[in-house]
Amino acid sequence: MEHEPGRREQILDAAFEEFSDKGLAGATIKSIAQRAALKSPALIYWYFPEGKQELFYAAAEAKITFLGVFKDPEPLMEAPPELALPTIASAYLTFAADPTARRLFRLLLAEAPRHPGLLEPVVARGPLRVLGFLSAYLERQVELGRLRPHDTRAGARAFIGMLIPQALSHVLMPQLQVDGPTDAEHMRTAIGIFLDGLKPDGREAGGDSHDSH
Amino acid sequence: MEHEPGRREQILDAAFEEFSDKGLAGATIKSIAQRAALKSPALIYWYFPEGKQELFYAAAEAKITFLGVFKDPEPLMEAPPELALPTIASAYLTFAADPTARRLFRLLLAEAPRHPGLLEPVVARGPLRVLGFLSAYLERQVELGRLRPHDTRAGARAFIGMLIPQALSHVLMPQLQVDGPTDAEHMRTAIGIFLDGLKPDGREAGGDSHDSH
DNA sequence: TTCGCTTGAATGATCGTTCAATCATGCGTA
DNA sequence: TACGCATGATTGAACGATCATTCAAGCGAA
Repeated sequence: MEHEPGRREQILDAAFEEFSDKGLAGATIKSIAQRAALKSPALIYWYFPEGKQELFYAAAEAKITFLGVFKDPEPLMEAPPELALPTIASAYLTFAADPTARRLFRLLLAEAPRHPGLLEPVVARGPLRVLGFLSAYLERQVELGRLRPHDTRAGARAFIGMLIPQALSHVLMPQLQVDGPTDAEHMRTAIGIFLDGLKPDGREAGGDSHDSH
Repeated sequence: MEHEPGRREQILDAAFEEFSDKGLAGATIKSIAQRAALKSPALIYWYFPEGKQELFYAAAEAKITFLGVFKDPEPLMEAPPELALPTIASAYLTFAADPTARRLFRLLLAEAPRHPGLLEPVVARGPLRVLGFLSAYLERQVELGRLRPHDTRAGARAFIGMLIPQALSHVLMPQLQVDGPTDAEHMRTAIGIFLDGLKPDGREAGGDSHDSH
């Protein structure tokens, strides 16, 4: 009944690495079998009888659910922005530096034109949840008078966005890192701008922090 | 028969669309020939005798150079941030919405593990130039006393970054658009935060706008 | 005819997948 | 205990399909 628990996950891991390296079309069953140290590609069909595409889905979904578990950020809800925002930013940059997360995201992005359904749960569990929490947090801080009123959906996107070039810099494009700030430097400057820009006492620049369409 | 003057570019365009849809490994010479309305895949080898991979490079580089021409932003150098930043942001969002640019970027990102050399010139001519100009612009505005002193490299990245989730929202992940702000709303809020955060008169929150490592 | 261009057919390689045979292991039974 | 055997797991070989690429022949125009 229960065989050695490693075989299936061994194949899934090898498949994910091959797929994330070469894409669904570029990776071959043979190369996956070799990376999994199998003596024959046929063995893959014992564990995944439905073939290559289903193996691709299984490998991707395994990593999706594995990366889908986020710590509950509720305890941060009442923390002042000077404390909460660096915590969120640091957690975000740490996550964005995870090699598996990067591989998964790039893979799903590359296959998105042919398999749009795979990207959806990742977006829903990842960016959408983060932005949703951050927006609620900003709203709460506005209530508490610690931040000036503003469109917190846009504020949440702006805050996360400020970190993206930095996350990409030492992850996707090493050229961006040349002559660029370190993570700590960038975080300090970005958070400083964001906090100063949302200080409750200062008068606003645009005059309208509410959308009025 | 007089061959249309566009034969070569016709193949290059079809190849780019096929490659950006299916990737280098997923696209086939036959499918490219069909998309280019050729009666035989063999004709591709008359114009690109070195085969599929060279056709891929040629198609990618053609789009890279085509998209590589940016208007000279020098005239903006002395404009006040209240004017220049919306202009830059609007231009950035417009460019990010261009379907060809998105296809090209996604293609190069997908093939980056095996062809890292292709991504370099894009990064150099695109993000690196934009960030370089924006950093210089912020530096100039600090000189003029219109912005408070800060790490302008981080400031440039933060500003461009603030727009990225919005650019991605209606481009890569339609889910992000649900219940999200419009481009204009997001731009107004983000630029407002950025300008307020760098106002020269207001006192700073963190106290250190200079990195001190 | 000559030359640039086009085409259908063919070639060899590689791919995903199937299949029959074999090994490993535990279990019921004598 | 010893034996036979069912079942899960593994393997090498093979099949058909599809791929990139080549080639020889055909086409129109100078």
